[in-house]
Amino acid sequence: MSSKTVLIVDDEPSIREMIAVALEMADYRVLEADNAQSAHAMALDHKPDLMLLDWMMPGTSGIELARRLKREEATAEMPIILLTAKGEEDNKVQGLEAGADDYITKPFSPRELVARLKAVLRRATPPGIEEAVEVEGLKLDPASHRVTSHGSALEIGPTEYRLLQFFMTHQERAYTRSQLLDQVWGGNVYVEERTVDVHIRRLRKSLGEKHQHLIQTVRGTGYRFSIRE
Amino acid sequence: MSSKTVLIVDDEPSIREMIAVALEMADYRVLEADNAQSAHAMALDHKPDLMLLDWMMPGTSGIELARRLKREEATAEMPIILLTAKGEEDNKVQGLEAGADDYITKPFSPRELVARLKAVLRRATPPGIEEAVEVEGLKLDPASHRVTSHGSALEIGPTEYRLLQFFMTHQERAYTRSQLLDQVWGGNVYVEERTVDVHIRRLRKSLGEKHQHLIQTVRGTGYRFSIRE
DNA sequence: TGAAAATATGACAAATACGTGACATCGATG
DNA sequence: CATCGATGTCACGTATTTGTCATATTTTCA
Repeated sequence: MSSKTVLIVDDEPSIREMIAVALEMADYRVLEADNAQSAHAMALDHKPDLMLLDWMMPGTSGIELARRLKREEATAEMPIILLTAKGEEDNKVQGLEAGADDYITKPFSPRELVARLKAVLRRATPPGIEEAVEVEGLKLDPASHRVTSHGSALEIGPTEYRLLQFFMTHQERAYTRSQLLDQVWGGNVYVEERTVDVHIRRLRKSLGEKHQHLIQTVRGTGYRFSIRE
Repeated sequence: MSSKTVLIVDDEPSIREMIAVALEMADYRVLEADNAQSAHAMALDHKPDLMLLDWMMPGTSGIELARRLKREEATAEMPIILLTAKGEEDNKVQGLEAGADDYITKPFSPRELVARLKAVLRRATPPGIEEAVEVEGLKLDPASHRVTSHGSALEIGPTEYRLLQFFMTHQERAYTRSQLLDQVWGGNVYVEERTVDVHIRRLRKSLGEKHQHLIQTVRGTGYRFSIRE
């Protein structure tokens, strides 16, 4: 659930600000640029997950920038949404021909922006077809989002599910609490390291007697998932 | 009256968009893919009523994809219309030999496209190729567009019907609200994610006590249709 | 053996997610 | 134009989840 980065390119600071606030509330990371040159540089530098380009800008216009980005290997795949003040049909076709993935006319509601942005990102990110993992009768299936012990379902909370999924795909290796926080909780959260202990506890409880031994404490270090004792 | 689903396959987003708009105005549900691989997957997954394939695409070409689809049991009956930029006779023959049902050369008017698409669908659809699905006495029959519980009809709204149909043809798998919006509402609509909850609620209500357990909440993720608890 | 250190466990309050009923809107129908 | 059904949103209640603490328990090692 790592939050995506969006680069906003608009020469109007007030517009940028409005968009930035909307996106931040929707839990996106936001970058800003006020002209095509720096936008181009930032695109290469930070590799945002999506770009919002204002159509009309002094100097190089948004659509021109879109064309350039689409021509370059490094940025060709980057989703682009064009923003424009006028709702002319021609513009729309032009914009989509330039390689933009969507096209929003001002004025728009923050909610609409976020919704369409989500849609574009969703399309751009093909759902990974993950395989089920099974160890000693304990099976975790990402497709059905289920954990079963020899066929019967186990009750398990969301965090415990993610924790178990991480462990089952990274067996036989000890992880520190800090590493687990990074991997399972996602990098930029501030959570006490001891919290990991609590979730390990909950996970063990969910797994029941039969599978508890798979989650092992590595004293002085952290935890490990392993078939061996 | 149930609107048909058309899968548009073209690497050019602008072309896809243009076609999509035309079809949506003609009340078709639209799916899009920008390459043969994902198109193939979507064809299997969503069973569109018709596919529009661009002849020329990077990687696997449209005609090659058409051949493959015709070879596979699951997709052999699916009507295909090929799109091409050049009006060469050879291509046309090749295309029809590959199993395409029609062949349209760019540029074409939206009206022409819709007209020929209708014609193909009319020919190809001896009312209802779709099979009824039945689970624990709950039966959904696309032919009569009816849902019955042990024979007696259930009252169910249009959206709930589509939702149930999707679920019954995609059992044992958890879907996020976002995915459901894509699949059931159709790609580029702008609807709140929580709206899915409301329709799930309505669907459950329609299903009644007896079948409610089939629609399961996957906390922190979304919903799932499954026989198992 | 007896601290000291590290981990396990139970309990909570706050934050989230989900369920549910109500309501406004919109298009079809009469 | 009034009515009805379908739909998308909201607001609010309820249930679950989560991060922290305080308090056991276990392990380590002088």
